[in-house]
Amino acid sequence: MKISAPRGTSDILPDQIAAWQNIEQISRSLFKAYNYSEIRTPVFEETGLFKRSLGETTEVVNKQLLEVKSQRVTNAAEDAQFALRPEGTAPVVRAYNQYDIGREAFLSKFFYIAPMFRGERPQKGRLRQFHQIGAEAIGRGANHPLLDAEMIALSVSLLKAFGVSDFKLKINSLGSAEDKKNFAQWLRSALEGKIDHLSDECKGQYERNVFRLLDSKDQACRDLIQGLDIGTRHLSDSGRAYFEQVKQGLDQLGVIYEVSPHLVRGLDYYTHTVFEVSYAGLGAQDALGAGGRYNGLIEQLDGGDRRFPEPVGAIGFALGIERILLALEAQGKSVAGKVSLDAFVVAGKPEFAADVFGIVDLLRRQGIAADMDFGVGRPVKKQFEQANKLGAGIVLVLGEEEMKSGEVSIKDMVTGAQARVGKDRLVEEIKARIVRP
RNA sequence: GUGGCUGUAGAUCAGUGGUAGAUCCCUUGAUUGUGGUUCAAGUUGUCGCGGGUUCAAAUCCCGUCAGCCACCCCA
Repeated sequence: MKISAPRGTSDILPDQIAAWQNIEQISRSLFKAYNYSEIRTPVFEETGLFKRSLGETTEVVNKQLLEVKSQRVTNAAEDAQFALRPEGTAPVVRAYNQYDIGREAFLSKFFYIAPMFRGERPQKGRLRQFHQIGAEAIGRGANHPLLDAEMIALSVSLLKAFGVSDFKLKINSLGSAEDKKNFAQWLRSALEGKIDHLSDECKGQYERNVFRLLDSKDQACRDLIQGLDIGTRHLSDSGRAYFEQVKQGLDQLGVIYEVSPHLVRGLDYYTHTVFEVSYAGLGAQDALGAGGRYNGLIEQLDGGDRRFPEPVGAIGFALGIERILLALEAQGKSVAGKVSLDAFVVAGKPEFAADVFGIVDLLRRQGIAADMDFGVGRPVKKQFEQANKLGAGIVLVLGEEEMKSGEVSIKDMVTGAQARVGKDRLVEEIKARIVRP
């Protein structure tokens, strides 16, 4: 029985890797420009971390955590429950607290490019193992509304740098934790008595997380919410002023956005600014990325810090790499490309294999991407076919005549031109002919 | 977790009860030191898996797994 990759996972094969490396490379250089440093956290964490941060009632924690079962529980300490991380923020905050990074650093800016795991039913743009590019800014120095603007601008800049166009940025403010609580209360009472004729799903949302009703796709539910005319009524004066400054920051940077009072997030920890970037051509899973502020999370995860006058603030976002690639594909901008080889060395006779091996090694030491045919005693023709398949720009031939004269034949595979060169001048002759894109 | 559609060669797909096919890829040859084009020949396979109906199943039925799409949720 053939074993295939687990449900909802996919292999990234060598012919697809160029697009991924391109995305990663662009990300790293842009993060550097914005002064974000890479952080790598474990692929699994104690389940409690996600329950406490994302919220016990959220879908992600309730139904989508992939738990890790240890076969060897040797003591009580190892009896903890583990889960593959469903998102990147909670682990980063955990590390931030664990090493008391905030003691030294006024503001810490992290980024990660890493796989995430959720036990969902796969569909377009939704996998069980998927990859996120994320950024988090945490610290006493993370309370300025201009940082919100920077975060949003950074996520937009990344997408543009990847070549994605026609995406839509929506922003909203949920207000402070207190604003959120008040708003939830207000929403509940405003909807009380009116939810009886709604669908079971809407009722469920009303119970679990009223905010979800705001971006419901259910028409009856939409109508009901529309009728409430929410606007910014849920925000306190200070919350509203903060949001205004975020918008001004975005205006200053020329970032185009749409304020959407109905934009909410599925994770409990968000406060104040939330945003989402979507691309309509992706189908049902149209979010390329999303993020927001999560000021209370550090303390909530026991990072309670009374040593400094300023509270610890935090904001972050994550982009889905697979979805970015889908968007690029939809726009006809996917990066193809294969690993190209500079030179392939052919043995005219099987007994020259060792000499060929030596030439290949010599070239590699000079930084020339070189290879040879490792088939046993294959005819020259087959070796050339191999060279062609590998996309070698140059083929070197070491045959009987070359062996006698101490030369090597060098053939340009594009023009077909061939010449003999002394071994001492081989490297410079090759370097002169290498054409790299 | 719910629903719809699909599963046949490495890939894309045809085949609706009677001995498994096409194209591309791949292999070999035309070319006894030279690829990419062309021409000729050849191999593709538990018909996703398990069970049932039938003289006979890729085809019909049931189950299961996987993929796709949507709901839900989200990146």
